[in-house]
Amino acid sequence: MVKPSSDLSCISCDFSSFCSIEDHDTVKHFRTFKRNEIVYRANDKFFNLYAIKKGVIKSFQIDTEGNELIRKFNFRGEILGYEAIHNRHFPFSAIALCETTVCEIPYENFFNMIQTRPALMEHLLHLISEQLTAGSYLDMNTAEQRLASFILDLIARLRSTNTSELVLPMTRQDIGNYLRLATETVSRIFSRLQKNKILKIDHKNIRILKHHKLMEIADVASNKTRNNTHADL
Amino acid sequence: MVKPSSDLSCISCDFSSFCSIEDHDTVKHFRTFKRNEIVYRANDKFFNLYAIKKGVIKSFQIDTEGNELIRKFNFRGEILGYEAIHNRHFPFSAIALCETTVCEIPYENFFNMIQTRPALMEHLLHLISEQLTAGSYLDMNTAEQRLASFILDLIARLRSTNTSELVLPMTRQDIGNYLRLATETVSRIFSRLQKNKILKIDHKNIRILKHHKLMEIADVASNKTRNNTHADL
DNA sequence: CGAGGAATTGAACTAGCTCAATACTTGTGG
DNA sequence: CCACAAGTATTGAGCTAGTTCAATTCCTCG
Repeated sequence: MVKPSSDLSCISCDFSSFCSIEDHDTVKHFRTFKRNEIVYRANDKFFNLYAIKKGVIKSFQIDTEGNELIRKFNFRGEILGYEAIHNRHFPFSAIALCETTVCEIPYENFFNMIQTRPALMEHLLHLISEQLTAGSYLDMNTAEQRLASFILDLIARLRSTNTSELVLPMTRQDIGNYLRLATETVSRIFSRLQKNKILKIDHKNIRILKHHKLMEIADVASNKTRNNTHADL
Repeated sequence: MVKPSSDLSCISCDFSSFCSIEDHDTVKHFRTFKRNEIVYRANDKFFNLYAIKKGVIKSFQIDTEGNELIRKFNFRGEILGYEAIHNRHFPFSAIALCETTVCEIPYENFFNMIQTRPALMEHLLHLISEQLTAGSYLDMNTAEQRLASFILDLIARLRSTNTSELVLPMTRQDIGNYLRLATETVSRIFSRLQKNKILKIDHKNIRILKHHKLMEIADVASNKTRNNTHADL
């Protein structure tokens, strides 16, 4: 078992309930990655799940012409690798965006451990089930909506005490790639949100001046007329 | 246990391995829905998983202004409800697109049943894990790519012996909504694909004339230049 | 058989993209 | 510790894929 340290990350980790199992310390150890260091590559054989103790990890694929296609960003307390369970190979590559420490959890041991513990098995199912509806912004109509939703999601997931300020861990290029927008569009939208006094932007530092406005953009703006046949439901 | 009938659907059902458990017949029964009949509504309490024996089910949400937002289509042999496991409520509504028969599987019983059977528990995990990377086309750049990928995915998932012909179970409007394209765009792309002798279209009936061309559009066309920093991976 | 939904096609419009130029930031080696 | 190179960000101008609006035809099903 990992003893709670001065680093509080374990407390809010998705896997904290697994850590409290007494005999679990044998199947886990830490690894630290430097900025831009590869955690695993797409098609690598899947042996471990990774819990992020500290840092940020970007998951991506490379298409047939060598273009990067970012699939997700993951933060402290989140787990990587669920999508590799079914065929024992990682579908994505994963790279650290800053100095990042992970908890390496051998899946075989892990699965054996929780097999005899229905409550934990259920917890795992819940965590994976949750991922099925987790944030994709590609269904939002406008660039502004996507970016607003993205910022709000970041704020929520960074698990920081300060919910009105954040430091972007990724580049504009990465954001654009992830949201399927040109880098220039991301930059322009940021400028616009700043001009409209909704955000205060200083390079990677973002302060949310009007939280409600941001939510309005993310939510209400998604209400452009779409084919609606069952509005009565 | 459901005895194999003249209807072959159980054989290729994702849950067939669960059906072979001897005492399982007590926890399952069939329901048939007419066209446009609701299977369940978003926010309904989650009690059952649904295996589609026959037919097609559309899952969708209604946004704050009453617009429909289609999340997925499911076909014979596929399971609905995984995304409701974590909070015991369906995040989407589900509606039959044609006469549809489902196998209603009480989740509580089901979970109890497989708890003592590690192999089945693992199978369930694999099925859900698989869903994490299952087809969204919104990451594709052009309308043509999305539609081509969509058609190819349909062909694969309809589990028909004939892989060059299909009958669309949904309207152009539904396709457009799902792919985030205007209905008119869907129509225009279909026309173009027909003009280019890649598809033969007769209303809902589609014949694939040049399978390789369609795959080229879906795959290769996704290779528009994107921000690529790690092309070497 | 008639009506309302579904599909097609055209014309004009626009959000976001591409191309291009410039400025700023960061990390590295002398 | 500074300078320089490479990466990162911003902004403008013009372009284009896809949308919106509109008109017409074609189905389907009660």
